[in-house]
Amino acid sequence: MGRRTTMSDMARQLGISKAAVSYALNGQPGVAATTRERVLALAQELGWHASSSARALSGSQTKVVGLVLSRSPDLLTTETFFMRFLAGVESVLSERGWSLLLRVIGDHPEVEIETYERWWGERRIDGVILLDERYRDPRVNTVERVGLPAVLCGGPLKDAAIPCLWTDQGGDAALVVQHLAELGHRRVAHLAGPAEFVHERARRRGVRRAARAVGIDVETIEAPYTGPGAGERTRELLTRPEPPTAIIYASDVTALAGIRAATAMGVRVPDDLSVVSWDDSQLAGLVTPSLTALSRDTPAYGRLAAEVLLDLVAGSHRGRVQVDASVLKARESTAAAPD
Amino acid sequence: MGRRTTMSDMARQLGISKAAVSYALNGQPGVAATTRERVLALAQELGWHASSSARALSGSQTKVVGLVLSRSPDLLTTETFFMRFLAGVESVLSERGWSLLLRVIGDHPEVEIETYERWWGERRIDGVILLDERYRDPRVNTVERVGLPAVLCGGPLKDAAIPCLWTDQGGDAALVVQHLAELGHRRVAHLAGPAEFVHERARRRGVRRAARAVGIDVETIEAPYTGPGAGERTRELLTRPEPPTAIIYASDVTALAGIRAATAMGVRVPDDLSVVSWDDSQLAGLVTPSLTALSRDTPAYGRLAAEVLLDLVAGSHRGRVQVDASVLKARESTAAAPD
DNA sequence: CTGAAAGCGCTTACAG
DNA sequence: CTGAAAGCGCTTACAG
Repeated sequence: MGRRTTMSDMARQLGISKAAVSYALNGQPGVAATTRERVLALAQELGWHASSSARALSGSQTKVVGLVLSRSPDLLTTETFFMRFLAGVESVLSERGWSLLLRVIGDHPEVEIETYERWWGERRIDGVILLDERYRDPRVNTVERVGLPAVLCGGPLKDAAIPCLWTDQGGDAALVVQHLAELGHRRVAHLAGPAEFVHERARRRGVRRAARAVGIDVETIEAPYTGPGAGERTRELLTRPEPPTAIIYASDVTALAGIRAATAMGVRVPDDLSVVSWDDSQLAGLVTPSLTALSRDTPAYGRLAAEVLLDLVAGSHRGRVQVDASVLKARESTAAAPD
Repeated sequence: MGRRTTMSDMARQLGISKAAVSYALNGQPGVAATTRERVLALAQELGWHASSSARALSGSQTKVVGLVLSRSPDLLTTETFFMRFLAGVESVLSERGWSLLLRVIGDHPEVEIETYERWWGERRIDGVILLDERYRDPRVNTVERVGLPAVLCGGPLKDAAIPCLWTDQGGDAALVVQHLAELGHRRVAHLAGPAEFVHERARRRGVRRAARAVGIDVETIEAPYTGPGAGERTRELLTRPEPPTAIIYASDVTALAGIRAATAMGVRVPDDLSVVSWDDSQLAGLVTPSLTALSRDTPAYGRLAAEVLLDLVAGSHRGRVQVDASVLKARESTAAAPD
């Protein structure tokens, strides 16, 4: 393959200085229009690209955004949320010629922080997107301390240290609770995910408030995000003397596990038990019964995260940005409460 | 935040040369053990990391692997295959301190090639993993031409230009066909994915051969990978005068869509129709009826791809590597053929 | 509008 | 075992 073409090669070949080549390629003033064209044509012809290392080293950006997925592999591969979000992030990045540096780790928040410090220390990235806000999340302090531009998918943060994209979990909760109340359900269970996640806390509060508002009873029980865990909790709930007539699950996967557990006990969905998933996906419409679910535009959420981060890197802090509200898609898994 | 610490800063602070610092940090000979320790301790204390740009510019690797996902966003977000594969790739990379540069594009093979050329031209990556081999795949020529180390998930390539990870689709096909034949099925349909994918061609051939071997009839019909497409083809098949008693789907998502279409027509699964998915996932065990599926260790597949690529970058070409065979998980969606 | 030169932060022969 | 120096491929003031 030989040595790769450099800017100096092109300068020599065209009989001009390296600086002129640089100016021409970067659309800077300081070169005649005809010179610029000759440079661009040659670069095109040779398939030349500026070395990102050399460019980054001489002061400019890396044009790379970092993203760490720190959830158990099982969850990551079962929940399509992450890929949908990622696809959204990517669409903005690639439009603008940026790239995504990705790291998939298990459920190890410490490793996540190490990764940010290393990436930033090595000048590999210009910013990061923080997913899954946790209670007393140490990541916010870390990125502030080291000066790494970041946007948090969570909040709203009190002090708006870094821009955040917050979701009105209370409003979403009200949609679900009202739907069930309208169908006549009075005893509802909410199988919430781990309370270490801030969004799960907000959902609990939202559900409690909405239940009070419509005068029904909702009990929240914590369950892991896994299928087996959700099945287990469902069985427990359904063997009670007064079982709930509706259960709210954190995701479509847990909802499916719940339905399977219920069916195995002879409890029919939706005749005996209504089921709602807090996260819609294509899957929800493909299974039988199809799942009533809270639907949001997850790729748009990812796009927004990327935009807010790129704005921050460019110097504009957008503060607290509210994400679009969800919509309830009523499907076959919810029906009128049994008498 | 001030200026970031550099190697020179540390050298000055310790009263030694930059070279000594570099040798110490990189485990090279040429520094006294005590000096080395002092350097390492200081680097640790300051949270110093070598600038990846500077390092890459002075000749060493970038320690980054590129991966482009060029499938429709819908498919990417519905099929968990990609995330499972990715998680496997990542586990190897992060173990060895490498990173993954990811690009998610639509179904645009040309953009994929542009991306490789740009990444490689910009010296952003040391190698790429090529997913989803296509018929007359132009990517193999591209990476060879520009000298970009690459491993192909596909093949086996005749000339072993680049290492490839090939799957014995014929063996997998035999597992499925034999399972159905043993259950007494004689009229089987195979809803194959687009023939532009080499693995789909191999599956068709494998199914045909296996069917001949056990003396049953299998017809292959092409369908897109989407739920609606699979539902449509299923309806067509089931309205024939002599409908199949078993259908083989490309994935669990298409299988679910097929089951839904069949159920809507009053065809019961598995009583009237047996259903097999060519790709297992956690989902398959969560739905009712649970899906009989060909199961492979997809994260292991991703790990292998990463290992073969890193070996290539390190100078060792592993040629054609065979991926572990799949296993058939018989679940509730297949049963004895109706009389 | 153009060219010569310094500098980004490392690595690595090359002398001592 | 250690230090002074060149070089990787760009960008960007600074003179002309």
